[in-house]
Amino acid sequence: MNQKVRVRFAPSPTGPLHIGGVRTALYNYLFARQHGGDMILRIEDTDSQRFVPGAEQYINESLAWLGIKIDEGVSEGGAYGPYKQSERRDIYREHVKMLLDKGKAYIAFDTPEELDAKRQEVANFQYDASTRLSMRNSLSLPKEEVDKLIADGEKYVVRFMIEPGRDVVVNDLIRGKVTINSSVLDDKVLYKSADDLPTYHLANIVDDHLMLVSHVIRGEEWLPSAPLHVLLYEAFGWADTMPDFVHLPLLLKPDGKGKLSKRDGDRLGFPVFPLEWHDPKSGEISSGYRESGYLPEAVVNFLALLGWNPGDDTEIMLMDELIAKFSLDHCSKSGAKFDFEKGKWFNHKYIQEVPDATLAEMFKPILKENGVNVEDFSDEYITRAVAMVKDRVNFVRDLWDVTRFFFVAPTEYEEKAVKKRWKEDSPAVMTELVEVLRGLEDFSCAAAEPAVLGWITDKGYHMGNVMNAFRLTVVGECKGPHMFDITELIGKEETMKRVLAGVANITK
RNA sequence: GGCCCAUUCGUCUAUCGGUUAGGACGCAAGAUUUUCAUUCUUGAAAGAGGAGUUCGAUUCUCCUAUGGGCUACCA
Repeated sequence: MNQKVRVRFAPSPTGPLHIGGVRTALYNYLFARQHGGDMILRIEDTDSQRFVPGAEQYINESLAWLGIKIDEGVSEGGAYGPYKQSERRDIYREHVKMLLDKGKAYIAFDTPEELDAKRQEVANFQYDASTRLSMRNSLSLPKEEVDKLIADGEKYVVRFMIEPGRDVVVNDLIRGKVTINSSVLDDKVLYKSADDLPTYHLANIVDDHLMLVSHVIRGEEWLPSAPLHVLLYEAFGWADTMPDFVHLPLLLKPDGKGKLSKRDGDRLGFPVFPLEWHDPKSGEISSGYRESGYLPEAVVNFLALLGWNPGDDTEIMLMDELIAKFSLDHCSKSGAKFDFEKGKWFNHKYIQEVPDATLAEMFKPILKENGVNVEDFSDEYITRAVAMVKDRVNFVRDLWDVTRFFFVAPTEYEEKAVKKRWKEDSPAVMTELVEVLRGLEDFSCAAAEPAVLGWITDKGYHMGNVMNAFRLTVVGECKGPHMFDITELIGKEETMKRVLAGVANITK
């Protein structure tokens, strides 16, 4: 297609945006940006039954958090609005009439109950060319009766009249030509008089056409109905400007069978939504990536690589690089199991890139949660603590486990470490150490380390035993960064206090 | 059941007829370290099965199997 690239992300506000939907939005965005095109956000709220308040705002907030910028949409405006389908009723009504006038669609009065009964009665019942004449519609009923039913306010739907026996070809940009025979398609409902709203299929085609969409990039679940969409473009006479189709592989469960669902997150302990979601009806809370401590860059990077690769071994890519490298040619055809272990790794990588001072700011709320009075410590102190240990965490909140001793003196000493490292002579040696420390004028790592190490060597003490006992008193366990970096930060007084406390409190 | 799509290490994937089938996560081992991590090095680990086409198939075709999706007056 030889026109400007215009893509759309078209979620329906029926709940929180699923992570699979986020990936679809991301691919649309990458494609649009790479081609200097437009990204449209269209709200497909044609199902009045399933509308969930707050869902639309959730979608906006999620995309904003991830850095997926919208060019045209409900809040951005644009030349092809409205961008909310419930506000486009006139347009749909007009287009339904076009199809009716052309004889490409017809009116049907069968109630949902009647259809259910029919499906019970006839195995594999399908409303199509072979059955439509036996149903209650404008093809089987006399015109006067149809008019009367409508005049009486009888509820009806408009169905698309599909000609059987035709091979319909959908040209998918990542799968090639997909052929389906029109006989397996049913006469899809296009419009419901009950709520004066179209169904997805009609609204979708009309909007994509009117909004000059050039590429329809959506999930694989739409592939089976793509031939219907092609037929719809033809029926309207828009075949020559029909957009290109791209059906993305689905995100699958990490284990077991099926596509990734909300329940998998709860079950396996990882979020399936970008942001935390409070369900307005059930009150249920679903965790989100943002609240779980993921950085948006990590989520974007991780998601981008689930179903696409740059063609080389590059893995860490920021949005700009993703935009530059993205290509439909390198999208995979098969579904990807959601591997959240790798997601953690991406977050780990991105945490390393965050400036120490910024990381410290992000860490402050976690400190507060753990009862630390942040005012007691300078920004520099927190920053230095964070800098020492950030390479060992995957999430900001993990920082607490590895920095707590910078903020709180140990009150308990890890049993195993005590058993292994606290020797008979440890109390005596540690008492001696306190005196060595007291004699130090310069308590910096550079000065304290050679002094203490020298003392250990001169006395002929066992380096490992002394240092580990020392660490035990200061940290509470045999873990953590370089010992003298710790002591430099917490300072001379605090260090001596802790060693003394250790001597008094550590018992085998 | 019907229709459609897919199938390379446990997972995400590279390979566009000829490769010792590459990388990453995870896993294991080793090195480094006064500790724990990090880091570095190394290792184990894959073409679903069967027919073709071809001098030669992971790569092309078909069949089977398996997985996934769709089959609503939901999107």
